[in-house]
Amino acid sequence: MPVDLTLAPKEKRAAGDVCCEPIALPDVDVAQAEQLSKLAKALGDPIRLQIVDVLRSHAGEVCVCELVPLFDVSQPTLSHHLRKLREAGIVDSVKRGLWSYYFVKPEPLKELNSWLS
Amino acid sequence: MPVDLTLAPKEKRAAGDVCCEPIALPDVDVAQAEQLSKLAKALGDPIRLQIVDVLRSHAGEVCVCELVPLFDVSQPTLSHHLRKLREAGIVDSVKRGLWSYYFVKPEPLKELNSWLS
DNA sequence: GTGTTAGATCGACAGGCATCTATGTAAAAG
DNA sequence: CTTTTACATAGATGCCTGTCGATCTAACAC
Repeated sequence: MPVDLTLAPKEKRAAGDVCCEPIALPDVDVAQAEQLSKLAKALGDPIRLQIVDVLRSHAGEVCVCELVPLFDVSQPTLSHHLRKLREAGIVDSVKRGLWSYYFVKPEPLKELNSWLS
Repeated sequence: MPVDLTLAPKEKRAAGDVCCEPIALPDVDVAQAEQLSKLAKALGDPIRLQIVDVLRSHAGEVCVCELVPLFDVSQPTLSHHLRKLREAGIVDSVKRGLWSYYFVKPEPLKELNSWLS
């Protein structure tokens, strides 16, 4: 995480030969890399990735009570995954009555998508 | 990881009211979700994401000796990150003489990219 | 041969994470 | 009021991960 991405000046090699050409500078800065890796990390669990997939394929909001039976983990575990996704900014939720409805926020996934392209 | 994504039949609610419409089926199956989340997990560290970024912005292969000074972690730690990326299939390497050259394999990132789109 | 260099691997340690059960909370039902 | 329901939170546990210094290995230089 504590990264300095300025290219260090190439020093002459002792034997005088070069291992490779000077590399290109990275396109992302450290803050961007941290944001993007935070998104990737949130998707780095198969259950969370499937949650996002389900929420995306459903047009609007999905209630937790519909999500839980899709995965064979306990309700608190699913709640934990939803929190991780919420903390990463990938999903958000609203509460109506007893039910919580989750939905995907499109912007963060778009960020990741455009870095990947 | 042990996930059954077939949609459970909706049971009638005790009070007779419905929290939401039946959700759409996920587009990815479990194996796909595991593969995609494996890729995302490998990108879920800022240093690894920057490594990929550097390798991508450089057209060809990049030698480890060029990578190490870009990040303020030790050489073994960088080697560990490169191994993680290699295990995820995101990068590969060739050895020539004393030097190891790493490069991005485009297909896995394309997989992730097309899921995100 | 010896020495050096690039990089991978090993072993240890601290912190993080996925999972569970148990409990808390807030809203609705009776 | 009490009970039930939906979900979140707390606490515990075992595994995984990022980091380091030390060491190993293979290839070159001499």
